[in-house]
Parts: sequence; C-alpha cells; structure tokens
Amino acid sequence: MPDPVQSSFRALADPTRREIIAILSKEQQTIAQLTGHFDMTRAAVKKHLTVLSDGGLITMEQQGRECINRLSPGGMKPVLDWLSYFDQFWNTRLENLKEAIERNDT
Amino acid sequence: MPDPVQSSFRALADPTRREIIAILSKEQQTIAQLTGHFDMTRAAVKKHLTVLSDGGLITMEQQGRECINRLSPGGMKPVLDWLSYFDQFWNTRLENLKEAIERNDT
DNA sequence: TTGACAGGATACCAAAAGGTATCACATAAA
DNA sequence: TTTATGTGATACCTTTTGGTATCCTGTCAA
Repeated sequence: MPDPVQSSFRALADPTRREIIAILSKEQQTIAQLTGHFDMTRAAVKKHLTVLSDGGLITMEQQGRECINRLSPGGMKPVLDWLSYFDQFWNTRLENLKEAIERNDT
Repeated sequence: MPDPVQSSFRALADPTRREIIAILSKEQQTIAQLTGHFDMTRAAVKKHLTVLSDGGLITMEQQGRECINRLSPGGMKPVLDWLSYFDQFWNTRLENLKEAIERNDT
C-alpha cells in the first residue's frame, strides 16, 4: 500500500490496533508481551503490528530473538495533514489541540 | 456500530469516502451529483454515504425526491479526541494545526 | 395522466480483513 | 547439548466490505 494517507487511516480503523497504540504509548513491548493484553494468538497480534508498521505508526526492531515494537513519532503526519485540510469544518475540537500544543511548546 | 470512535475511524478508512468528504467540504451534493464524481453506481455511493452518516461525519436530508448530503461540523470530534490523547508522540505535526487555528480564530 | 428522474431495498458476488493452526527456525537458558 | 522460548511464514477459514444488478417506490414535470 504505497499511499501513506490510506495506509495510516487503514491502520487506525481497527480497535485492536488503536489499543496497541495506546499500550505502546506507555512503553515499548515485544510481540509476546503485547499478546498478553489481548484474547487472541500471537499470529493475529503480529498481523496487526505489520499493518501498523505499514502505516508508519510503529517501528519493529529485531533484538536477538525478540521483536521490540515502539510508537513512531512522525507516523501520524499523513493523518493530521489530511485532517487539517478540513479545519474550517471541524475546528470546534481543534481548540483542545491548541491548548495541548501550548502546554507543550513554551 | 455504537462506538463513535470506531464508526468515525471506519468511515475515514476508505479513499472514496475521504474524497466524498473533500467534495462535500466545498458544497452540498445530492447522491446523483456525487455519483458523477466517481466511476461507480449510485448504489455504491449511497452505501458510502450511509457509512459516513453512521460515523457522524455527514448528514443526509431528504428534500422532495432528492437527498441532500452535507458535512457534519461536529462529526470529527471523536477522532480528534482520540488523536489528541497521544499528543506527546505526534505533536510534531500539531504545529501546522496550530497555525490553521490561529488563522481561523483571530 | 404518464413518463422520466432520484432514491430505497434487496440479493448477490469477489476480494479483503481478522483470526486460527501449524511448522520451521533462531536464540536464550538449563 | 538439550530444551524451552520468541518469532516468521504459510495455509486455511469465516466474516466483513466494496461493488453490481435488479426491482420497487415516490416525486416532479409535460
């Protein structure tokens, strides 16, 4: 899937993948660790991780026999780019983002 | 689909639906008008519109024998809420949103 | 009234998506 | 060196999804 917008949005469209993102936002995890959070096999979790990786939202680093999964900071760029194109309609909520930004910037 | 986050993200996951959003951001359209923009049947376009409506991203108003489709201003709220939860990782791109907001706010 | 036009609704189809089971392989540990 | 662990890869299954075709209903215009 060569379109970054499509692959990003696709990666976000599944609740399991969004939860994986939430978990990885707290700490990096191996595939086996991540599987412990869900009621499915490692193979299924690994498929989700592949989709997330294709979408640029995470990075998968091989370390010995383990596979470390981390959130990719710039991965959300295509999504935010697309969303910001329609600010004039959805800027209601952007107020909150603005606050978050100002908290971070200083 | 009772989960607003899921139905919103699902609605955004298809390129045709995102293009519909782009079109509707310029002007409201009937189903027949929208169909003119794509290489598919009215039935297919209507299905996409139903998904977008389920996701709260558009409103469909019956007007005589026509069906007027409009962008729903607050529809992106669940998406932006979810995204803003991970600001600390993706705030790189939030800079641009900030600029867009400041252009609109005055 | 009689068409023509805009949409619902349904059934159906092919492909993609989410998931499991299984086997193979490399590596860490005993 | 065994043995167990963590993962990759493949095949397979079921459900969902994107799409068409078809038919039916309502509405606007001659």
